[in-house]
Amino acid sequence: MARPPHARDKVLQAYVALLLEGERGATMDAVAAQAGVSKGGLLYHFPSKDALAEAVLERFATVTADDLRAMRVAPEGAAKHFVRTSWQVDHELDPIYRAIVRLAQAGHAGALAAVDDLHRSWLAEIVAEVGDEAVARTIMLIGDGLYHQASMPGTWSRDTFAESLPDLLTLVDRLCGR
Amino acid sequence: MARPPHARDKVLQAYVALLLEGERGATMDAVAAQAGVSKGGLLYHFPSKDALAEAVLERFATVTADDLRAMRVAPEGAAKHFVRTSWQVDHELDPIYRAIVRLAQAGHAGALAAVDDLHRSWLAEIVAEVGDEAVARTIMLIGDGLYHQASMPGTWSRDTFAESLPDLLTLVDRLCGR
DNA sequence: GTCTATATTACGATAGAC
DNA sequence: GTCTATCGTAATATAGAC
Repeated sequence: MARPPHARDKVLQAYVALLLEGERGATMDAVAAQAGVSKGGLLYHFPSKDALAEAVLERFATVTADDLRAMRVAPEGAAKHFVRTSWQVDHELDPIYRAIVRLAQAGHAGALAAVDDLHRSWLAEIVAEVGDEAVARTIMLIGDGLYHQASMPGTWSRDTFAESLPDLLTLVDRLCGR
Repeated sequence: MARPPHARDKVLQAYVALLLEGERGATMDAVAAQAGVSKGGLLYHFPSKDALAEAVLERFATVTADDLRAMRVAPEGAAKHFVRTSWQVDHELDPIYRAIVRLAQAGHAGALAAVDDLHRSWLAEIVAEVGDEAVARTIMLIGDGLYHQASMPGTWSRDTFAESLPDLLTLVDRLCGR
C-alpha cells in the first residue's frame, strides 16, 4: 500500500462513508457517484462488490493491529483506553470499525469473523489488566453500547446521549472496585 | 387485534425473523416464502413493504408499553429489570426490539423515532431510581451492548459472551455505589 | 485507467383469475 | 383471501471503445 492510484483510495473511502449510513444504500452506483468515478472505473479497481468488502477488511486488519498495540502500552491501562477510544468518534479506528460492523450485521462472514476476533483480543487485554472476567466483559458491553448508539443515525448521538468521558472513566474505576 | 386472519400473523412473524438476520435479506419474496404464502397473498394483507414495517411498529408500541409498566412496578428496581430483560433472549420484547433496531439502522424514520422514544423512557425510569444520570446512562450502555452483541449472528452469542446474569446484576449494584 | 453501453438478474408492486 | 402472471425499476456485473 505504498502509493496506490488515488482513485482506489477515494472509492474505498466513499464505500466506508456510505456503509455508515446503512449497508443498503452502499450500492455500486452510489459508491461510484460519491467517489466521483464512473461505474466502469470503479469496477476496474474492484471487480465485484465483495472485493470492496475484502479491501475494507484488509484495512481493518492493519488499523486494529495498531489499536491493540496502543492498548497494551497505554499508561491509563487497557480498560480506560478501550472506553476512551470507543467514545471518541474521531479515533482512526472508529469509521472503519463501524463499517465492518455494518457488514457483519448484513451477514458478511469475513466481517463477522473479524469483529469476533477483535472482541476476543480486546477482552483478553482488559481481563489481563483488571483481573476479573465479569468486570472485563461488562466494560466491553459499555463500549459496545457506545457503538450501538452510533449505529443509529440522527438520534441520541454520542454528544447528547453518551456520558461525558470523565464521568464514564470514573465509573469504570468504580466497576473495577478502585 | 382480536382475531385477525392467521396468515397475517404468520407473515408478520416471518418478516421479524428475517429482519433479525439482516435487513437486506428481508425482501417481499423472502417473507412470502418463509410465511408459506404467495407474493400476491402477502400483498393482500400488506399492500407495500412499508405497511409491513408499520405493522411491526404498532406491535412494538404495545409491547414497549407493557415493558415500561413492568419496569415501574418491578420489585428489584428499574435498573436491574432493564439489565435482566436486556439479557434475556426469551423476553417478549427482545425479537421485536431487535427488528425495530434493524429498521432504524437501515434509516426507517418511524423506527428511529420509536427507538429514541423508548430509550428516553427507559433512561427516565432508571434515573428516577438510581438518582445519578451518569450512572443511569452507563447502565443503559450495558443493555445496548447486549443488544449489539445479539445483532451479530453466529459469534459471541449471549450464552458465551454476556456475563452470567447474577454477576452482571452485582456489578450494576457496584455501579450504583451499593 | 477510465469511460459508455448493455446484459442479467432481483426487487417491489399491479392486474386479474379463481 | 389467495393465487399466477407480469411490469418497471434498480442492482450487480460484462464487453469493449478510448
